[in-house]
Amino acid sequence: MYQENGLTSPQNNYLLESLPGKACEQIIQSSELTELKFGEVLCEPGRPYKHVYFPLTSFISLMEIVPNHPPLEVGLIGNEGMVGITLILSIKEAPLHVVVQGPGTAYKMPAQKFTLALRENPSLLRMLNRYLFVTMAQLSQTAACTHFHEVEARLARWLLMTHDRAHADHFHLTHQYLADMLGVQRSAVTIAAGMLQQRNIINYTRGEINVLDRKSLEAVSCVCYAATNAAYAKQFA
Amino acid sequence: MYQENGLTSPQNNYLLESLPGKACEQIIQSSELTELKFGEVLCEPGRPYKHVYFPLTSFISLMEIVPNHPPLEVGLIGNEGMVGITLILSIKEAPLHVVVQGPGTAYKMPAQKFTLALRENPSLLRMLNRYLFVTMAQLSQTAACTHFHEVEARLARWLLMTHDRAHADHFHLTHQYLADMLGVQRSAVTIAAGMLQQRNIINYTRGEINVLDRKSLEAVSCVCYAATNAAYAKQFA
DNA sequence: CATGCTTTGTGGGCTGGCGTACAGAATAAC
DNA sequence: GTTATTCTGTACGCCAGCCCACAAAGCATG
Repeated sequence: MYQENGLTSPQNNYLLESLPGKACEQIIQSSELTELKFGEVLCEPGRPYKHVYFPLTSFISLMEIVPNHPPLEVGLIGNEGMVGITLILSIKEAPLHVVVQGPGTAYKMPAQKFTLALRENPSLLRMLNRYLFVTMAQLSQTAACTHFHEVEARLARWLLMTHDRAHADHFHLTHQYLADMLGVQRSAVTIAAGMLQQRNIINYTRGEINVLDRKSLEAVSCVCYAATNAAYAKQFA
Repeated sequence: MYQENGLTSPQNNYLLESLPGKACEQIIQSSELTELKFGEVLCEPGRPYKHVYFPLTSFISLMEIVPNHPPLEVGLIGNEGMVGITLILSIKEAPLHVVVQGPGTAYKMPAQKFTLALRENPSLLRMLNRYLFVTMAQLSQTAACTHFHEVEARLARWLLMTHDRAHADHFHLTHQYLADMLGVQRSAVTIAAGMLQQRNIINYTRGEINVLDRKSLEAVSCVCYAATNAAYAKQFA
């Protein structure tokens, strides 16, 4: 079950845990535990997946790129999910750029072994279908959120999602990086983040961000944060 | 195969046609041919699908709703696709609002029969997986498009998509309706549409829109139109 | 044909975010 | 310790689109 305020540094992946025992074991046995570095590119659109990843302490961004614009984040994956879910559709290519956002550990499994496991184990597919469904719901939610909601609310939402996945009150992200995620100017982030800092909701220096007051952050955030969590919870209750 | 400039009023659905012969027949036999009316609501988020639809001359919008904002269109389905694709994930509920956008004909099939057909016919699932993949790609594309591109370009893209699915140079849509689709003010649409009319790219009176110069419309449109078409073509080549 | 409704045109003030630029502050590199 | 680089604060003009409001024009209904 996905926990919102995850300050217990986990050595597990909720999605994996939700899988039927045999499938879970099989995946772990075919995986190696690796350390993902910040900025590492795991997939490119149109290129085949080499591996799938089940993050533990790391977290990972899905980025859509349209020409003549900076990339835009459309999804964030931590130990509640996996990278490579579209493989369950028997399509080998990744649809998006996938970049490591927060360094940390993850189970890394060769894509071929993953598809093999899928074939052998129909109950695995059944659970992962749900995760794909949630991912789709997130994509459309994000489309609307990005369009309608203001930078401050979106920033708050984004910090909350990161907070959940980093499993720590502290993480490293510069304003520039946040701006890229949200698809806005760096200076817009500086202003929005400044507001949050003034109100003692967060503080930061040179990319070191601390979440001080999570409750207030939730209040500032748009409803999309709660909505996507609810969608996840509904499938993995 | 999906045709971009579809002025031959079709009595077929490309997605259906791309299915293995037996599956295609089975679906048509379990379906009835119905007439969909403008504005008809086919699904609500969280409620189970009653039917799936394979549009012929009708076309249908997927709408995301976030509280305190007008709905936003995140997908458009015509005779290149189907309504209810997420059923292949064995999840009964629809993720989005689904509303008839252009009146016309469609094959209508009870959801249960559809899931049955899926179970009986693995090759059906294989093809539909591709369509789901394309749909996901469209969602993320739309997220970025909605955020970055200006109203005129998005309007042009939207008219092109509608043109393809209406299979006619003429269709009925008021500025207000277009504004709702694009998530912008009605007056913003009036201005953008006025520009297109001045340049003799389209003309319209009281909701009756004519596409006069498709090539120019493509030039005005953002790259997202071509991009989503390419994504579709890649899977259904 | 007169009344009422729907659709479109247009105007004006407002604002969030863009684009850009620069300067100070903290860190890293040498 | 000096220099280079990275990060943050801030400022200023600008504009797309918002919000609201109203008028005109086309249709429909009785």
